[in-house]
Amino acid sequence: MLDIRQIREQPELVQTKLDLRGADVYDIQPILALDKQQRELESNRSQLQARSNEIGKLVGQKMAAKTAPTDPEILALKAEGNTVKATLSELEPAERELKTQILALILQLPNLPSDNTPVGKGEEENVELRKWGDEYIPTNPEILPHWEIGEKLGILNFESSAKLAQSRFVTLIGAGAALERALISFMLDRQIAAGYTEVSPPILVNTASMTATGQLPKFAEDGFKCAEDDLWLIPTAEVPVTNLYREQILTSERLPIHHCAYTPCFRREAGSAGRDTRGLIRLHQFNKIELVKFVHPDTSEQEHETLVMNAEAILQALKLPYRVLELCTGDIGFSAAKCYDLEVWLPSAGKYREISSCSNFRDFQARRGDIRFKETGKKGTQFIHTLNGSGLAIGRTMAAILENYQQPDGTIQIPEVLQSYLGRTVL
RNA sequence: GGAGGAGUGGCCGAGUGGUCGAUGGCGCAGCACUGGAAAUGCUGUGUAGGGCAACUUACCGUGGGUUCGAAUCCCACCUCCUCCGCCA
Repeated sequence: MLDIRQIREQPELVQTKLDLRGADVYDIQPILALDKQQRELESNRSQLQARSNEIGKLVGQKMAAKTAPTDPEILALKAEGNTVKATLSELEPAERELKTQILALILQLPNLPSDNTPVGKGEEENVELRKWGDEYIPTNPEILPHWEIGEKLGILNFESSAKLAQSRFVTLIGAGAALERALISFMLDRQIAAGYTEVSPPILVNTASMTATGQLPKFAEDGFKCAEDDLWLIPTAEVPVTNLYREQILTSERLPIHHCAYTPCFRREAGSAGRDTRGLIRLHQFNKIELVKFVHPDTSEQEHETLVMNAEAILQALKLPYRVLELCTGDIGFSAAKCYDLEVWLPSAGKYREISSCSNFRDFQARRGDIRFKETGKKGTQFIHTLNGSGLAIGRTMAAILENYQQPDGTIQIPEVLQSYLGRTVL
């Protein structure tokens, strides 16, 4: 969430940056108005409170001096105390209500884009930074889409999955299931080697956790909810892993913290009706390796670059052609200040498709989740910076392999680095 | 699910109605001692909001209540521990 003090002190700057995400979408004026009211109320209230505290102390002193409880002075003080309390009982709820309203409004505001995030209205204005692996783009024109070759090989089953659950689910069978397991192990091993500590978190989380990372309150319709229990199926491991440190004050020696996690992810894909209806690209349930970083604010930009490199390393090891996009202000996610997308080449589509999204949230999530650190020898606390990225989405990687590694005879060559994990060289 | 116990500042841990935001220790910072360090001694050190200086308010798991006054009493809830029950 944004800092109310920054909104108050630099309203034009904040509004200008919010407008970069979309003109006339966000308005900080109501917040400024409520904030002003709230501070006036607070000033009144705390003055009264001070008097109330004073009365309490005076009575205490008299009692300690063995003054009779029926002494007129004591009775007068008690009477005044009651009057003050009556007024406070009106001011307090009013102030609380204002604070609640302000918080609700601030939680609706997205992060401010970084100064070096390219300005643009939407995805067409994202900037392509680099491409890798052109030489691995298949030249064979006969490539079947991954869902066709997958069903042909008997390793993907969409029809039964729709029966079990709904559309947008898949069941992996035999070598398909094994390939997924191999990819999970391979990716985790690589990221652990790169210095990330593996965690296996809960995949159901409460509303507070979803709010800290920015999924709530604004995107409630995107999540699967277990209403009876105030629990949500996680849309990404980012949620539980980031919340591991919610409401904590870390010492600066512990930073940076790098975690990787394999989890299933669940998304309702509300608003995606009709898009990517076939195959592994857009499912309600998919698996993903997530990378999450907690870092000192001074290092977050550099940590962002290495995060992307760690994700790219997986694609390079698998020899899958991809490109790196720098998302523009109109396309970065709600909580992100800056974001790189990795897109893998998908022959059946004849284009690159997102396989990883690496974001720097700066202090946006830390503020929501109250994740702070204390620098040794310095006074006070600061919010840490959080970053995360996929490293990588498993289903989309499978899709990319089934297509890019498809042989003219309909078999699938297994990427070299996976062969030892899978125990075979071809599907 | 049942019974009992507990939740206090970065950490540990005292405090059961009255100048308690809270004794003490660890940690951290400064100073002294030292060739330097360790050890030791002295001093300082919670977080957050408002004025942004003096000052002031809130915070002792969370939310209510009693009282002039609550970390301390009452109610509800949450979490953790122990035992019992059930169970992958």
